[in-house]
Amino acid sequence: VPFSTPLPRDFYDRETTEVARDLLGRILIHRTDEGDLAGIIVETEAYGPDDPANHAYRGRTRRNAAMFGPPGHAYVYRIYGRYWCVNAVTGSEGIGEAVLIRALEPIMGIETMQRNRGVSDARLLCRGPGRLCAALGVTGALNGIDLIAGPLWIAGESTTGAPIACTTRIGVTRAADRLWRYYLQGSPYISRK
DNA sequence: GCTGCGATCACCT
DNA sequence: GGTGATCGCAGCG
Repeated sequence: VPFSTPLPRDFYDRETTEVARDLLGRILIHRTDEGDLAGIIVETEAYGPDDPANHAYRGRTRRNAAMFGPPGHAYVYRIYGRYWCVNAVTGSEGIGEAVLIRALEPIMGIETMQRNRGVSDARLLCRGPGRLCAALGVTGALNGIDLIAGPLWIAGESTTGAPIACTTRIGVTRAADRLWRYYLQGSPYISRK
């Protein structure tokens, strides 16, 4: 089975902006009853140290507890009362940093994703953090799970040489000047230019 | 294609 | 009681 080996915990135990860049081109997979749903990560955002936009900025709460756990776990939270967003927890245990997965290029289980989203255009299936969670069936039930154990994990090789663009983060009002959004230059699957 | 707006709720003050 | 790490749709032109 391709992409069956999750990235090791060491991968996530690094500086958050570095992990955010290194996640581009990797594969996010959710193993469900309807089969494996997967896509290539084409857009990420870092939520790092001394960062007022980071949910962990003001310390540990019930919502963000997963961010303070060991690296390589999922932080899934609800936003605007409607949608889910998924992060990979980075840095050492107790730090409270993560990478938000913002867009995917769908590669496996596309028919199921289309059904989950009520949309057929592949470019729109996983374009945005809320949409990709809906497409892959990622919900708060997966908050805190170990990305090394599944049923949600990240795999794949490093993509060296692919041009990476850096911009400010989408929808962020605090620390709005920080260039902590990353995407694969030229990908038609990113959420915005 | 772009802009504006409302939905809707967990979380925090 | 106010605020989002969002999205889909209406309206415009």
